[in-house]
Amino acid sequence: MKKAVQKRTLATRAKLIESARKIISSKGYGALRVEEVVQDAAVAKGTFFAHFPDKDALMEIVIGSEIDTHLDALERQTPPENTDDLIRYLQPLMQFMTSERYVFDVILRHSGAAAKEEIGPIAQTFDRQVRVLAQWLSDGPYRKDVPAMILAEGIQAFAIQCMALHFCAINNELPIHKRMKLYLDAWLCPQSAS
Amino acid sequence: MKKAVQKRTLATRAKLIESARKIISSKGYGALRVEEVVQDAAVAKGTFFAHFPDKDALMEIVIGSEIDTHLDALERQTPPENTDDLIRYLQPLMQFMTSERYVFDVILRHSGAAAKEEIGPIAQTFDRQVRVLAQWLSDGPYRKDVPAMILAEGIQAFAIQCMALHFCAINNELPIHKRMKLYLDAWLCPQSAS
DNA sequence: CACAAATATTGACCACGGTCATATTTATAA
DNA sequence: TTATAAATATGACCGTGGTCAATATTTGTG
Repeated sequence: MKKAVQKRTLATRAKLIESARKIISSKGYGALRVEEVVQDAAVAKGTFFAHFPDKDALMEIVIGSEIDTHLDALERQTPPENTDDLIRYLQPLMQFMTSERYVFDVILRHSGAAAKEEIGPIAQTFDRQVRVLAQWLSDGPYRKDVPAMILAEGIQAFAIQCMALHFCAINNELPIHKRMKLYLDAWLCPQSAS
Repeated sequence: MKKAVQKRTLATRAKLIESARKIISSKGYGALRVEEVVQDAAVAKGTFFAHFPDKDALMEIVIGSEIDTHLDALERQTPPENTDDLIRYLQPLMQFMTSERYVFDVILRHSGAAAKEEIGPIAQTFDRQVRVLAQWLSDGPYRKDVPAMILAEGIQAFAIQCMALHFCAINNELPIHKRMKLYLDAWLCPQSAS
């Protein structure tokens, strides 16, 4: 019946995220331990789980905000004039996503909103990326027989495919951007009808 | 210095896999506990990890063999004459892959050979699926401006995209096969050049 | 200001995957 | 058969994510 969120709550939460960022920047995402986060933030372990349903939820926030930073930069770009530009634009984001196996796993697990009601931070970035891409595609020199949204979703699918294969023993001799070029030329600029 | 594998080894391993299958069939993949497997197989916990590097390795075997069974069936089919047929053919496999969130996660994690040297059972099925699809595509009424292998890899990418979105809160109003139809028509049968 | 309800924090505890030094079994050679 | 070395199996133990009843703090209200 009273007002809800105390400022103590926000402070604790911010402290936890800050500690997490600190640890990640020195040891990497995969090495983060909840125990270490709460120790650095000087709170009890239970407090962590009062603020985040699980460790992944914290990861979603940190990784999601990193992806958002990349999307901010992408939105400031002029639309790519061809697939080479497009791939070059996307490269920093894809590089981050594949910077650690653990990061890619977290992203994959949550790209589909994690089967939960509420859409999570990473799923939101996927949504946003599709919109950015669709915007670009709608007036570039690309096929027009398919809605831009579908094309954008396809780019995302191919990007994930390329990144997954990058982690694959048999397939990683072909660098991500080369494979991406193959797919996107075929997807965005088909040369002939069936 | 002597001969290597004892038959006891094979027996124990088979017992473990059998117990796992039994538990999975009654409780599902996600509910499987290593503890319960070793209990059912009447061996110590350490024995489990002497036979499999981790729990995922066992899951790869069980899930991989299930996928292989589906691929066996697919190989016996006549090549699909259009995308509708293709989607219908793939449906049972995709249904299995999305039968449990946990199953899909395991498959995703290992579709790219898990960054290890040796290629795992699930990554093998992905490889095999691409070959089956490429075979079909090479003489069907589909675009010829792109190698069949690339087309096949694309189908796989779209299938994963569809399955991931199926688990997504905002996107699961569109059933998998409808979304798949959108993608595959655009991918396999482009209607006009750029 | 006092007090009660809502909210936040605590830390002992649990679940479960995974490890490893030790014990047991198996296969070969003498 | 027995000695012995390699291969297997054992289970106490650990790391780490996650739970929850008890406690402490904040906030609105009389």
